[in-house]
Parts: sequence; structure tokens; C-alpha cells
Amino acid sequence: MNQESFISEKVKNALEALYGASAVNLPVQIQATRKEFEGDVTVVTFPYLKTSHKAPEATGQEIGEWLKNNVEEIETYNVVKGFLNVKLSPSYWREVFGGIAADSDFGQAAPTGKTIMVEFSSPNTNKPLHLGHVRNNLLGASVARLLAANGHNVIKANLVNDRGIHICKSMIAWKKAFNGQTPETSGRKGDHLVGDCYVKFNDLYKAEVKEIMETEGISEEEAGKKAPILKEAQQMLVKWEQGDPETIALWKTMNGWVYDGFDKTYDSLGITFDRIYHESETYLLGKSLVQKGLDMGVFYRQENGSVWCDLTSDGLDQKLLLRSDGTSVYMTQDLGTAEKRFEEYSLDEMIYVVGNEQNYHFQVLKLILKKLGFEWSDAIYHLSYGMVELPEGKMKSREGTVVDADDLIEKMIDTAGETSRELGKLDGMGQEEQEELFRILGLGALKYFIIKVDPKKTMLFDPKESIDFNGNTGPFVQYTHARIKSILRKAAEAGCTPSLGHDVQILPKEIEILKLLNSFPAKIIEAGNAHSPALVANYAYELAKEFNQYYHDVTIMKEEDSSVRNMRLLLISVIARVLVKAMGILGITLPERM
RNA sequence: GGCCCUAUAGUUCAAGGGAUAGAACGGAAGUUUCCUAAACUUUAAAUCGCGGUUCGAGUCCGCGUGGGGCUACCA
Repeated sequence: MNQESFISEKVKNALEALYGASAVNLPVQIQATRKEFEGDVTVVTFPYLKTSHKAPEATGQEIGEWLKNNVEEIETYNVVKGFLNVKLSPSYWREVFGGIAADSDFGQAAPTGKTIMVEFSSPNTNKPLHLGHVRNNLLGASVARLLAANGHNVIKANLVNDRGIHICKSMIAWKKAFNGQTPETSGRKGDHLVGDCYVKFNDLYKAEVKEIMETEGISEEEAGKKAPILKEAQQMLVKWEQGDPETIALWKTMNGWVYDGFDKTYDSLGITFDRIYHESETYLLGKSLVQKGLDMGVFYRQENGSVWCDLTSDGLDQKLLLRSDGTSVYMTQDLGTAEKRFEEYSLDEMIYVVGNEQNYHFQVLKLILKKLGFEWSDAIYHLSYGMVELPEGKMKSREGTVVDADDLIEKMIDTAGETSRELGKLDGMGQEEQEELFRILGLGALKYFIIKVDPKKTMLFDPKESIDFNGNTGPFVQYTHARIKSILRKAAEAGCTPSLGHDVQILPKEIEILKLLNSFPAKIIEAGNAHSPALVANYAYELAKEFNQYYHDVTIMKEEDSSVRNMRLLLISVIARVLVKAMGILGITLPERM
């Protein structure tokens, strides 16, 4: 229990004692005391004025006096307007310190027994991953770890879009322009090679359309429909659906290249999945739900045979669920997939990490599931994130401004290397060790930069300037950790053992740090409830900053009193541990030295 | 047209209805005999506009303005 919930409970006792049993239900507003005031925890007393029938100051005094007399851990209190600042005793903090130091997995919540699926990444197999996917992947992976830290059983799922007309386009272009080329013979990473095919298809298509327009003198729209290469792609899709062996074989081969390519990107981002779904296997799901909806009267059938759900009474539109030719749409598939997942895993929550351009889709998905009578529709959460924009605006593949994930990662690692060399930090480090360090730093910078931003906001990414290694960044936290480890190594060499002596004096500065450390578990819970790893990132930064200032202000190895020195060593070792845990949730490794 | 998101220092981001809106980068000025200057200290600089709810609003509500997204028998 941290200091805030501790005081919160005591305030409830005070309210009951002072104002009667009914006062227990009054809200207890607790916050950390601002630095400019004396105290550790602040109680906001405005909500009690009506019950106490007294002025804010008098009410604060009354509650403060009761707390001081009845709670031995409370040392003093003071009242400023409607704010009651409570100061806890040194022995309280000593106990807190000991508790944290003894908890080897501090910040990890006990198992809750809840199962949560997080679906993220969900790429198309016709183009390599880009910056937008990077935000998706980093967000999804860190939310999954955050929920795991909250004690939930987490299933990381990836729904790969491996079928449809777009895949056929890549296949056609490969046959026409890349025949015989493989990732091995071309030296091109598989996902990039297939991406090239997709781009090539569009080039060929455009050329055909232009020619038809000129020779037949018809509009671009009409010519677009007549282009032979598009017809070929459509025929190929039909063949695919019929299971034509040759088509299926090529499809499998090319998708295989893409998966190899994706795996490399996932690997460098440190991303894994527990369950991979392929749309080629799930796209027929949901059709049975259409019948169910018709039977229940929540769907209706038009004369042409198409099936719809009327959502106008909920402020939305009509939603198509089955085309007149009997084929299903994306929504139908998503309904079916959701049902299957909840059945298969008895999920308590299902989180979709998908860009905000699909907000409407998920609004509709939840609503239709509710109308179909699934109680778990409320357990669906769309973790919607904003786009990543470049200084010149949105990424546009046509203008070649798409930031490729692999290029980006490589560039980050290179930059980390250059910076390290400039700073001359590489003494006595082997080549391999150096490269591993550059990877850790480059990716740390990238991950932190992206995760620290509130997911729902559009974020700006400036490839030239945005990635700093100073300030509120991943490398700052990494640097802090490396410094602590360096001190601890020296201490170990000198034979010092971090420990908390019985009568060691703990300084106010140190109590500040203990407050911050002690709020870590609550921060994890708060971040988990908000599905927001950004809160964890900001916490880690705060803590790292506290350390840097602290270390500037106190002596450790030079400290003559060995019990004080050992206490400080213990304190910084706890800081290091909490930093590792917090940054681990973000998927960021903290180096031992740098 | 309808629906959703968003607006905070020059810039990129914070701020569970609470006290004097907090950092970082960039600008100005300083600090190297515990560790590692990727650090630390000092300093200038902001809530889009108008109403409302509240003891108290950057935060909640309404209207307006700017930015973004969605509104396919595409996925």
C-alpha cells in the first residue's frame, strides 16, 4: 500500500469519528503534496465543508488534529486553505523503504485470473511495414506488457490480412515483371520485394489505363475498369477462391517471403505474438451470425438479397453485412472473429489496437454485437491511435514520403553509433558489444519517442530532429541506469553492501525519492486502466531525473558514515530496479554500461 | 451535410475538477577532485475565442474558429 491509499483510509476513519457514520461515503481526494509546501500527502477538504459546517481552514485543522492524535505514522500536518498537508514520520518511510527493497519484483501485481487479448500489428501482406505500423506495434506490445504487469493473463494476437484483390495484384505483377526473382536471387528482403511488385502493378495499370484512354477516347474511370491487367487480377482472385493449385502455390510462396521479411522487422523491434490469425482462414466467419441477426429481427434483408443492420436510431447509418451475391464484408468477418475469440479463450477483455480512421468501424462492431445479445460486447475496447505525420504532412506513398520501418530502425542504430563515437564512450568495448549497445540505444530512443505520446493524438515525427538523445528520451533513462550500475560496480569492488541500517538518517530528498518509488505500483494500475503506456514512460523519466539531481546533491562512495553510504547504495539500486521494470514494460532494454 | 477526434511556451510533449499550468529541445548565463558532462544549476517564454456548471475549469457542458479522420455491395 502506498502513502496515498494509506492516508486515504485514515481520512475515512477521521471522517467517521468526526462527522458520523454517513460521512464515510464522502469522497476522499488525495494527491501528492506540491513541492512548495511542507508535507507528503495532501487531502482536499472542500468536499467536507457541507458536512463539517465549518470554514475550509477549520475543517482541515479538525481532520488534521484527529489524524495526528490517532495515527502514529503521522508526524505533523498543516493547512493551507482547503488543503490539508500531512507529513509522515521517518519510521513510516523507513518501513516503506525496507518493503520496496525486499520486494524483488516490485511493481508486478498479483495474478488477477483475467484473460485479455490484445490484437495489434495486423499488416497487409502486400507492403512492408512503415512508420504508422511502428506506432501500432510498439503501442500494442507495450500495452500487452503493461496488462501483464497488472497481473492479467495476456494473449498477443496478430490478424494478418493475407487475401484479397491486393495480394493478387502483387502476384500478377511478379509474374509479369519479376518472374524468377526471389528474395535470395534479388537480395531484396521478402516483404520489400512483394511491395515492389505491388507498386509495379499500379505502374502497369496506370500505363494501360492511359493507353486505353488515348486509343478509345473514353474517360479515365471507364478505362480504369477495362484495363486488362485489372481483369487478370480479378480472375486470379476467383481462381484463388476456387483453390486453383497453381495460384495457391504462388500465393503461398509470396506470402512466405513476406512473413520472413516481417519476422525480421518484428525481431528487431522485439515483438512476438502468441496467436497469429490469417484472414484467409477467418474471412468466412460471421456468416452464421447474419442468420442469427435475421432471426432476432435486428438485421433485415433487402429485395436484392443483401443484408443490413439499421443503426439510425443510434445516430449511425445503415450497415451492410452481406452483399447481394451472398459474400460477406469486413464487418461480418470481424463479428465472427470476435465471437470465436470470446468462446475460445473466455476473454474478459478484447483490445484492438487499430488506427483512429477505424473509430466508426469499432463503434458499429460493438453496437451490432450488443444488438445480437452478446454480453461481452462491452468488454471490447478499441485502442485508437492517431496518425504519425511528417513535417511536410501525411505520409504519401505516391510522393515517396513513406518512412519505411526497416530503414528507420537502421537509421536510429546508426545515429546512436555516431553519437556514441562523438562522445568517446566506447573505451574497452568489443566490436560486437558496441553494436549491441547501438541497437539498444537506437531502439530505446525510437520506442520511447513514440510511446511517450498520448496514443489518441496525432504525433509529429521529424526524421532529422525528432529523435533526441537528450532530455525526455529513452537514452536519458538508459544513461541514468548505466550510471547507477557503474556506481554499484565500484561499490561492490570496494566491498560495500547496500543495506538499510536501523538508525540511519533518511534525508528529505531521499523521502522524495521513496514517495516516487512507492507510487510505482499505483502508477502501473492507473496506466493499465487507461491502457496508456505513456504514463509509465513519463514515470520512468521522472524517476531518472530524480536520481540525477539526487546524485548531484549527495555523496555516496565518498560518504564516510558507512551505514549512510550503504543506505544510499540500496536506494539507488532500488531506483535501477524500478527503472528496469518500467522501461521493460515499454520494451526498452537498459544497458549495464554505455 | 452527418458523426468522431483534436487545439497548452518558438517547437515537441505533460498536467486523475484542486494550490503559483510542468518538462524537454531550441535561446541566454553558469557548474567538471564520489559515478560517466548523453549530467546538473539559473533564466526568458503558453491554456484558440465567447458563454455556462462549480467554492474551484487547461480539464466538464454549449456555441464558434482552426487542424485531422470517418461517412463504399473496399479491407
